[in-house]
Amino acid sequence: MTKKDIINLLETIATYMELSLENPFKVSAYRKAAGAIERDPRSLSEIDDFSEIKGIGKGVNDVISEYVENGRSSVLDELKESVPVSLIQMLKLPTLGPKKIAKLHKELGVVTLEGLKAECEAGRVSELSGFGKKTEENIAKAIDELLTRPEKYPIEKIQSFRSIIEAALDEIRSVDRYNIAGSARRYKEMSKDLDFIVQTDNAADVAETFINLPFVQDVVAKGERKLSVVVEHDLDQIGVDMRFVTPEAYHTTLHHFTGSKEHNVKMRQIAKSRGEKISEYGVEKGDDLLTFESEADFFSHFDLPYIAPAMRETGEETDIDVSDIITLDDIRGDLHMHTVYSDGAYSVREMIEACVAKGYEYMVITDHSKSLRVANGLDEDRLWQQIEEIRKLRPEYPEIDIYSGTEMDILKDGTLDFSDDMLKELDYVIAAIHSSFQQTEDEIMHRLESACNNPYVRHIAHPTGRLIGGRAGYAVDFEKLIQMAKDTNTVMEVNANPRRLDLSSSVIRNSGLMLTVNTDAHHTRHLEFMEYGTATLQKGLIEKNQVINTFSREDFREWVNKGK
DNA sequence: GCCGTTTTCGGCCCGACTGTTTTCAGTCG
Repeated sequence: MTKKDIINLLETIATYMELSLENPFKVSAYRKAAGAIERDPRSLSEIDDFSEIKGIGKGVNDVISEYVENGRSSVLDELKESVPVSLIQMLKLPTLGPKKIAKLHKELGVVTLEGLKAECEAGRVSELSGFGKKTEENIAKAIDELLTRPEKYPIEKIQSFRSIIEAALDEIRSVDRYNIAGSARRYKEMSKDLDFIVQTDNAADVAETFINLPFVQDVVAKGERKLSVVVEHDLDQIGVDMRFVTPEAYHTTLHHFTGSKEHNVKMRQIAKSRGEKISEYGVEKGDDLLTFESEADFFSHFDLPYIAPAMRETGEETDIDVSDIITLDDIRGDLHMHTVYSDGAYSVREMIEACVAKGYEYMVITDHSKSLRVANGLDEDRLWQQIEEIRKLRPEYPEIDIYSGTEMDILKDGTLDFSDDMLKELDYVIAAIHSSFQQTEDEIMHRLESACNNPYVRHIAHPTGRLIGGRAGYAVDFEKLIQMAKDTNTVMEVNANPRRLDLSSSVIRNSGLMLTVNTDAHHTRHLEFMEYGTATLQKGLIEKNQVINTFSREDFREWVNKGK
């Protein structure tokens, strides 16, 4: 049993209670308890008394104790007696919440999505009080959508939706300014919709123009302050919400709709304790409504430093000192990128110029090694050729330190693709797994251990090999990996490519690891991925001194030369 | 169900939109 099992139990109980029309505050107490356990940095075995955690009292503690002792929960068992499992998936249908679902179940005996759809088609739903013809149609439509449209999209897909919508907003004259909000602004790995804050003095015109754009498939809701539509792009559909605001309310509305919900609840509690009230329109203080010139001013009003959107998740970000958490501005170099020597699209010189243009103080060229044939990996001869080329180019670019490196394969049996004699000629060595992802955890850990133990390997790239919304990654024992990294002075990478974000924020949080964040650029444009990487670090509440590519040019050079 | 230096009872974030309930409940974010 792990903490995750207990969190799942409490959340399941909450959902069943919701459908049993239990007191909403009791439901929320179970959800809060689950959240409190998730945020606690200790593992299950390190927690002796759950009731000491804030948000867990006698009731929830009894439920947990029973579950930990004999692996079951009588509270949940009783709830399951009274509520059919299949009703839970109905909560995902828009316009249906616990009360309406309970009514459908009680009055019509509905237990499955298919059954509910049949009742809609037979016209029996609209005969119930509280339900009309329109509701009946909407439910039937939503069931079809639920069965076809994916529930959430990975961040890379979300960002491509974002850019087509922003391009459209740029062209609408009555839009004065706009900003992405919601989970996309917080750089969540997966999001189900997109939110935008739009400043305009003619909301009706913006809404009308927008809903007539060719990619808008459906209008879900349209009011004076809000527009909700479905947008189609590359055969995928996604919900897009837009809030129309005045200049005065811009930043408080942006803050409100950036969320997360937990962050907002926390901010409102803080306001309340000072006799103030936060809404999307501003901060009510007595009879005054205070508005702000920026989000930073808003936070400052509550004596808080600016909290970057990526950090606004649990609410605890308001309790800790975030002043040393890394920001994009702290990044002084990129240590992982490819050129035409292997599978990159640009030459060494072009990558150098792109890094100079970004204002970097140092960079490492790290093409693939010989075993990675699909990527045209370099053998010793071609690697020497590249080392020579870099040596020749250095004097032309005094503004940046250019290191020669490699992203070397860790082979199937744990041996490394280059000998130590070759590695010692390089300034910087990255090791990574690119093959045999299906191996057992022991085999994978043996490979990672072998790389960490090599005196020349400075960092492990994309340590789990996962792709967000794609493959899960190979079998890594994180506890062991973290210990190995510390014991051998090996740095772990947060790969900034939005398909990877590997290691993830949940792994690095509270890990105490030394980290590096790199774009793994295969194109000059990919150097811009750094924002996703730093957002991932922010989510993990990582301070800048834990990240080697925030070091000054001199400190980084010294760190490279000193060795492990 | 949880919490508390104004509280051991009475709160628990706040507002927009929809549909149908002719004055508001339910849902959503």
